[in-house]
Amino acid sequence: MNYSRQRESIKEYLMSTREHPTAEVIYNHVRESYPKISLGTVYRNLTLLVDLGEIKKISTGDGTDHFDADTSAHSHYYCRCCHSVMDLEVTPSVEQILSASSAGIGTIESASLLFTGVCKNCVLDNDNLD
Amino acid sequence: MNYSRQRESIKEYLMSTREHPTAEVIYNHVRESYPKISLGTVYRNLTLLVDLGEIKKISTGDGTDHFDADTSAHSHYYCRCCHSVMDLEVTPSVEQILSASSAGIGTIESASLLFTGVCKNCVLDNDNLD
DNA sequence: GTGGGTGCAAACCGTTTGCACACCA
DNA sequence: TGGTGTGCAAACGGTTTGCACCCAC
Repeated sequence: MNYSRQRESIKEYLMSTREHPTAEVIYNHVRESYPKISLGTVYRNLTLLVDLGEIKKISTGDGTDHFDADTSAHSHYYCRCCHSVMDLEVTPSVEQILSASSAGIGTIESASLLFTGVCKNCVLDNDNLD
Repeated sequence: MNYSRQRESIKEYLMSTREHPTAEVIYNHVRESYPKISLGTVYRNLTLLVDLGEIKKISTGDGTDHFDADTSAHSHYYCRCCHSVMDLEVTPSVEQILSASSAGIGTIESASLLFTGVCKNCVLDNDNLD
């Protein structure tokens, strides 16, 4: 079989948004099409899609992972205030990756560059600041 | 007061090692000096030290955080096989940070560059490969 | 029928937290 | 003695998993 409407729907949603939703957000969204889908299924399919290399997992360090259907090399900006993740054009430079790989430490499967700060919106609504 | 022997011991251990231990590993180590210390205290002090900027937290995405007393700008290599974290000389380049900050997204408080792969040792003992 | 995918709920595990107690100024 | 830090254990929250069921082949 190796196919499921639910998985399709999850990937479709991920490809359609520029946000980098969490499993929970994805769950709530996909539930509009598949009201009986469960969080477990969402997690199972996200893990599967990540293993297949069709999507990427973004770990910000705040304990909840975000997912991104854009698997091209790019970096992310994480707002520790509103917990959103945004794309950045910036990518680890070729020299950096080469330099890392030539360190002889092991294989390099991914290089992720994550910037953390407080985003513009949160700076404006300084209510939200901690 | 703002001082505690336990916290001192945690930081001392972190500064003495080139590994990037997890809270649990730190706990087991500090317990040699303070047998009655609890995991909760270790976590509380780690969080405090991170907030004070005296140490850094490294989130690899595998669900357990690692800690590093070296707060200078440098990157890390994470082996998804043995779950160890190693230092890399590589750092996000000035241009990258400038380019990110000029994107006007928000403040930039940290830039972390994490490489993921399978380390040399794990490649050799290919028993461990998944 | 059979096997992969699902829904459900319980388990899991790293981390946080409430609370009573201990310790030092 | 007052206030900060601790030990303990329970709670928390995101994620995983066991199991019965169901649906497409």
